[in-house]
Amino acid sequence: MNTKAETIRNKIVTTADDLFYRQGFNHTSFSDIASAVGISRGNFYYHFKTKDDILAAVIEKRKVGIKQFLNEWDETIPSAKQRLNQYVDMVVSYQDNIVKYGCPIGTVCSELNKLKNIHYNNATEMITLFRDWLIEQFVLLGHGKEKAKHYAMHMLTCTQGISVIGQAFTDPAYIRREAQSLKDWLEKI
Amino acid sequence: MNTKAETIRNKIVTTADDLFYRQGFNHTSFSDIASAVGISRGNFYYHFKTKDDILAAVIEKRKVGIKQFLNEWDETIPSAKQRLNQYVDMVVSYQDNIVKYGCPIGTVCSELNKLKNIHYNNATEMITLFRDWLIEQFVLLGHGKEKAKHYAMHMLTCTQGISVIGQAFTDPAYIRREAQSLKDWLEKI
DNA sequence: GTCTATACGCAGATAGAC
DNA sequence: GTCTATCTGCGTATAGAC
Repeated sequence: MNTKAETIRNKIVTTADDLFYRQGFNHTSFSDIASAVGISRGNFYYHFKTKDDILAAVIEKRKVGIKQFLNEWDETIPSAKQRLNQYVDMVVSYQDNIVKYGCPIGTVCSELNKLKNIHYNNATEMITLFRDWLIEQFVLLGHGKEKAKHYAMHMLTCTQGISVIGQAFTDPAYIRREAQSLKDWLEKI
Repeated sequence: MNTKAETIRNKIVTTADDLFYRQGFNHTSFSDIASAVGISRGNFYYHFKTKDDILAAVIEKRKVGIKQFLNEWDETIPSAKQRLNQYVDMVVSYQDNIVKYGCPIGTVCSELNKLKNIHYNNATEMITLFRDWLIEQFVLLGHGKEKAKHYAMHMLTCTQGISVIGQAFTDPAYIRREAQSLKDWLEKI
């Protein structure tokens, strides 16, 4: 039972996820989501009581997705160094969206912070997932915990910076170049 | 004549500048600005016709400010290398605001992009001012135009990344550490 | 120039019919 | 479960008195 409701619910979350990314959370209205999903605004409230509830579901969905592909990388990519390169490649393969809408994680964190939204800390945990995974990889490469943490933070710094500047200048070539620099840095440490 | 109106106008722009930074553009209402300035909403429209007009004035003010202190650096700091270090130091000295609200330029560009605001390109020109100045410094250091441009873009990447991650983790120590890394990088190239 | 009053639309949210 | 109708508040913007 509840399969149809679950389906609609999922559709709402997926649509909201997309719209929050492209238009921002605050700028996306219930009507936007409802019409994109193809249901009435009234029906909407059967599935979610408030806009913040949808946001929580979207963040949760993204977290699950992040955990999934990080696990998949752990299982399918043999070495830590290759996995770190895969992290950088992810940015490159996402370049078309980045130049248009920035980083889906960085931009939402920045927005929720300014809105003083209750789910801000929840959102930053998306970054924490990446940070902890990156630290793990550097530890596997033989670095001490402190150094691994600093390296991980540097990786986050560069990928977020790439997203902001790549978007501001709408420049995929820049993204590829800067990503390559980061890979070069990875080789040297 | 018009001095009083000019004063009020400036006060509005200064206040809006601050509120747009701390709360975001979309999330800041006319009432917010009016009450912060200490005038009625009605009076407001004597000075600015639309919210976008205030935004344009805020961006213009910021641009003027950026040009001013870049010029000042050019005139008071003897070497290009020292000026590049000053650019990094600026981020460090701004750390308290960054951990709370992010980069005043990066966050507004990101937001205006998602809002499809007409002044988005105008806002990105704030970054262009820094980019062109940075390129100049690297050229003065003896690098070719292409290389200077890539170095400049890398500086932008790091400072923007520092802002996003510094804000997300509310971590001034991280900002100082990563800024030092960037200075180390400057020494090596 | 600055105010109060007010128009207008849209957003979030609810009630109740089907 | 899904709909239409509706409430309420807020935000932008205007009109007009002082």
